[in-house]
Amino acid sequence: MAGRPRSFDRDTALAAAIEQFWRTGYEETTIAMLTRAMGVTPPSLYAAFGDKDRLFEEASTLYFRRTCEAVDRAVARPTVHEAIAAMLDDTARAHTDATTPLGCLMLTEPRLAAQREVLHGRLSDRISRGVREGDLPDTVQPDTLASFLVAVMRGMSGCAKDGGSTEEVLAIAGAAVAALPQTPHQAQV
Amino acid sequence: MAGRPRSFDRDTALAAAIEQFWRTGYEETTIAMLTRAMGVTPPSLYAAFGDKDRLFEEASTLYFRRTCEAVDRAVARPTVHEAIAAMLDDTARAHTDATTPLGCLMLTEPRLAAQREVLHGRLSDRISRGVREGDLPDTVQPDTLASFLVAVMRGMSGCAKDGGSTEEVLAIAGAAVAALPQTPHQAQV
DNA sequence: CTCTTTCTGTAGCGATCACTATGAATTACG
DNA sequence: CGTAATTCATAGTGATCGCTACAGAAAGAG
Repeated sequence: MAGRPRSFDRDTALAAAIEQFWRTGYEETTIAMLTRAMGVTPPSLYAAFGDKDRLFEEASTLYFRRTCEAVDRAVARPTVHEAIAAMLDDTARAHTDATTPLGCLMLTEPRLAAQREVLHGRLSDRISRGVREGDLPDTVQPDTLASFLVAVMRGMSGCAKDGGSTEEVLAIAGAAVAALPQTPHQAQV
Repeated sequence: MAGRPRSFDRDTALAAAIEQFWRTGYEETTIAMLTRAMGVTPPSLYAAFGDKDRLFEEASTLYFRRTCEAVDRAVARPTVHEAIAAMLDDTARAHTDATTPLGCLMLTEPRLAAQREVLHGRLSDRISRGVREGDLPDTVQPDTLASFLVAVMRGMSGCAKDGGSTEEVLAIAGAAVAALPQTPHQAQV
C-alpha cells in the first residue's frame, strides 16, 4: 500500500495556510490564495487537508493552541496584576509583530467565538484565583473582568489591523492595566 | 427631460442597504443580498447608487453621521466621566439592540478606519477639555485614553456580534468607566 | 520488469460574483 | 395624440468561487 510520496511538507503548508487565514480571514481567503501561499495545487490541498472548512479548522486549532500556550505562560505569574500586564504586553507586541500578519486571528475571525469563549474562561479562572489570593478585592466579578479583558484585546487587535503602531497598542494595554481594581493595601501609583 | 419615475424610495432602499452592510460587512455582502434587502433589481440599484463601492460609501457615510450625532449627544455632558459613561452605555445598548443588526458597522468594517480615526479625534478633544477643566488629572494623555476607549468599544461590538447579552456588553462598559482615572479630589467609590 | 497505490498538474465542472445590454413600460412635454 | 426621457425587469456578460475528473508521474511489492 505504498504510493507516490507527497512532494511538500504538510506542516510547512499548514503554517502558510495559517498565515493566509490570519491575514485575510476565512471568508475573504480563496482557495487560489491558499494554493499560492502554500505552494501547492488544488488537488494536493484537498487530498492533504480535506476542504476549505477542514483546513481552516486545522489551521485555527493550531493557532489557538499556540495562543493558549502564550496566555498560560503570561497568566502563570504570581499575581493577577503581573499576569494580566504580561498577557496584554505580549498581546500588544504579537499583534504588531512585523514578521506575522497584523492583529489576532482568534480575536478577529467571526467564526472563532468558541475559542474566545475558552480564553474568557481561562481568564475568569485566573481572576477568581486572584480574588481568592487577595490580589483583587472580592467585589470583583471574574466573569465581567474577563469579558472586559477580552474586549480590550479585541480592540487592540483591531487597532493593530488598522495600522496602529506597537506604541499605540501598548498604550491601550497600559491603560487597561492601570484600570485594574486594586486591593486596599496596595499603593495607588 | 422627464421620464418614468423611480418606483422605489431611494432613502428607504439606502436604509436597507445600510442594514445589510451592517449585518454582513462590505466583502461578504453580495449584490444579490442587497437587491433582495432593498427590494430593487440590479439595474435599478446601479442606476440609483452607482456601483457596490459607491453604495457602501453612501451607506457608511450616513451611518457614520448618525453615529457621530449620538456620540456628540453623549459627549456633551458636563463632565468627562459622565460623557464617557453615557457614550459607553449608549454604545452597549445600540450594539445589542434587537431591532438592528448586532455590533457596529463603523467599528467592525476593516475599510472604515478613517471613520474610526475621526471618532478617536473627537474623543481625544473631549478628554483634553476634561483635563483642562480638572475632570481628569493632567497626567492623562488624551490620545492614549481615546485609543483605549475606541478599543473597548470595538471589543464591545465584537462581543455583541458573538451573541453577548446586553448585560454582558454593559458590564464591559461599566468596567471601562470604573477604570477612568480620577482626580485626587474625587471620591473613589 | 508489472501491478498497485498515491500524488501530481492540467483543465474544467456548476454556481455565484459584480455588473450590464436590451427592449418594454411609464412619465412629461408639445 | 406623438416624441423624448427615464426606469423597469429579463436575461444575460466574463470572471472567479470552491471543488474535482482525469491522466501521467513516482514510489513500493511481486
